[in-house]
Amino acid sequence: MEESKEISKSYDPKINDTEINKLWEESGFFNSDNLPKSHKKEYSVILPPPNVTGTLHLGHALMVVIQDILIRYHRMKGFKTLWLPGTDHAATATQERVEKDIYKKENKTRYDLGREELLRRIDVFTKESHDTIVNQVKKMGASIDWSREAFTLDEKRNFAVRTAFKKMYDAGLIYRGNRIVNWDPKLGTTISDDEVERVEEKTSFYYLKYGPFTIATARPETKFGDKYVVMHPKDKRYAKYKNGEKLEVEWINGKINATIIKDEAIDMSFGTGVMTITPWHDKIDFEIAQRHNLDFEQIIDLKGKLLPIAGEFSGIHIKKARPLIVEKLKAKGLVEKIDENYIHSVATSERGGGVIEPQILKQWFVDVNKKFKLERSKIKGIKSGSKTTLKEIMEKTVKGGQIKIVPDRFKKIYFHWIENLRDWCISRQLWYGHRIPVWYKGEEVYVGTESPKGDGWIQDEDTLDTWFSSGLWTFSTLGWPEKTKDLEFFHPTNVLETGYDIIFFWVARMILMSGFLLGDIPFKNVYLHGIVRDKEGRKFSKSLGNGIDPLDIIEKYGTDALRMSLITGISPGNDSNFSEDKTRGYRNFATKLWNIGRFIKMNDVADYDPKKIKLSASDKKKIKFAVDLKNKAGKNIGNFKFNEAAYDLYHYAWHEFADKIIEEVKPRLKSENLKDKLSALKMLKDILFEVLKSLHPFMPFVTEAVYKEVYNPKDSKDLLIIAKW
RNA sequence: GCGCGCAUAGCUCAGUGGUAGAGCGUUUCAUUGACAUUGAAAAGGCCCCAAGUUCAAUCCUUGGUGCGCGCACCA
Repeated sequence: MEESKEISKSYDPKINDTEINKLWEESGFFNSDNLPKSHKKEYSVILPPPNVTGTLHLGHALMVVIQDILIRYHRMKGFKTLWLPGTDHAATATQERVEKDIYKKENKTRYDLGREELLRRIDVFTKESHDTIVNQVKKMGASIDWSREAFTLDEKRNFAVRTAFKKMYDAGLIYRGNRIVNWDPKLGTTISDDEVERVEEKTSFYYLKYGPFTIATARPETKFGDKYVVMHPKDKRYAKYKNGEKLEVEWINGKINATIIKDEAIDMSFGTGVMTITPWHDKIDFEIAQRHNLDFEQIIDLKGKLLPIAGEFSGIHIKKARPLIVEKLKAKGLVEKIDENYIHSVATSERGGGVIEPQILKQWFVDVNKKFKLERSKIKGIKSGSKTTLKEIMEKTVKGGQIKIVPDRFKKIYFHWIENLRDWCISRQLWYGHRIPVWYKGEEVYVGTESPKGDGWIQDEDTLDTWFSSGLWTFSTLGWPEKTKDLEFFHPTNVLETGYDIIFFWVARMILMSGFLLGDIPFKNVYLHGIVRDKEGRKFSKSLGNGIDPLDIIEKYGTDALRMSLITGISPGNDSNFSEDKTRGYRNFATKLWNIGRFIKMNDVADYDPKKIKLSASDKKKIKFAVDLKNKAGKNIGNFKFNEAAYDLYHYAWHEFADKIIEEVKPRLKSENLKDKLSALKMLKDILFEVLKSLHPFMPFVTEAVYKEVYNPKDSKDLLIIAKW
């Protein structure tokens, strides 16, 4: 009883969490190389690298918790566990963020600063951001191997990117060409199809007279160069017009020589069934123009201003130009009617929020449909040396079940995306990121991992889409293209755990890259978690000001409580709402666990040999129940049913072990009969051990602390973190 | 247009082919003897609607309603 006075009545995470974290770090067990030799079989998870654009939010916290649960469980199960951390340079987001800051503070743009200076400023920013993130991840109790930390833009990863680019180029999968791309005038770069977000907008829809026809448009400002008028070949209304027929029409800036084009892309029932086309600024028009070998004329420049083709409107921004043009059309009597309530969706940039202007630009692309020979394949359904496509790799790996997706329904969404997939535009007109490893000298083009020898070579100005480097993440982090031991042992990784919102951006691209470069899958399982929202179910956002720093919650309730409140009551792929009430509830549970330990320690007896104590059948049965429950929880963790596992353990620990078993056994603990007392004690300690082990993946701090208090391990390496499950 | 998800206690959400669960909230009582960050109990649910399958449906099937989301199209 003397000792017990030293234990406080409640678990204090502020002191204990820090102390426990130190014990773990000193043990070295986060690094699989330091685990006991009995840990043989590999189990690997690579942390989805958070963007170095700021701090982590609760969504990141959930991600870290789930992965830590998997890692801690498998470590205790005797696996050689690797959890490899890193951060993502997130080119677009990061550059935008820093540019904004500079503009706010100094009223300067990136062009004022120059490439070198901007990159220097970004480096300063990302270092700071990186340190914040690492600190946050550590506070979450992540048992992560910091000795292997990577950055998507560090030297090793840059080499991997250059190598990947070169290999894909040599295989003919990367090409450069003039294609219609999504141009973001605000960010000053192209973006991929996946980064475009459609926003519905009410706008005016103009019916304009175009010679004998009426055409309809929502964007009169693009119509200057429209010299082709297109209709469906089977449209009886326009049967008298022949494909290729020419006619003169009065248009915005005077007479224009129009050509009739017949194409099946036209929807006869939409509008008047006739349209004029703007091949430079519209994907469909571009395709029609390609089919009929028509001229392409640029109308709008990269800043959104009209070009000389617009005559008197030249140099005016399209936003300002539209009403002026409509005025002129009205004056000329070319406006037939205006539908004021037309709803159409405007393409905007998911990142910058600006309106996307399609443009024809010379860019680099990854060809997803081109056949190539896959030399060495471990992909089921694609034989070594056979011809395949990137699309096929992405499809077969999942369809054949080699990669499992939890929850299952995301498979459909994934396949649907693949079906609609076009070539991936990978070049960006940003300065921050992996510079494209291509050099030019006159007409000569050199693609290589290093710059070419000789004078006069100029490297491509553009950088690569961030997801190009992220796509390599599962193996670039393990040393690829070098043949490292880590790569051989830990790849493919066991689980990719991430949010469902980046299944296309990232999950699909990793499968693509790994398939092409390694002929293998990047991971065996994909677990997708939902978005963590606020108490009211709103997304966390800066504009709403509802952001929550996980560190503030940890400060108030402790890490274990935060972890439990994030993981309970959720199901895979579904969004969840976060409330502090829940966290408070689990803080109470941490205290409960602490007090269970405290109670047992208070009743502990020194100098007795637990091996000599015989237990009654009913006591044994109680212990067995705890063991069985632990195994059930383990199975649930293995099947990604974290909530179920946590719920069972919570309920058992509190409402069975504490409320019933301990209450019932109290008289025996007070008994004069030493045998009675010791057998009760042994049973409690045996059950507690099971409870601590099974709850450790969820609540690592308090369980480790109680273990230390109650079982008095003599060896500093005797920690619950590697206790045998 | 194609596809997906959700609908369960006052609120936020888990879950299951057979008497329905958690957190918070509400009511009553008890205890300062591990824990008031406690214990015991209670109130509160046509588990969205309809039909079907089944001995049995909140769960499976079909249809409907409401909400949310993804993709495509939008001249």
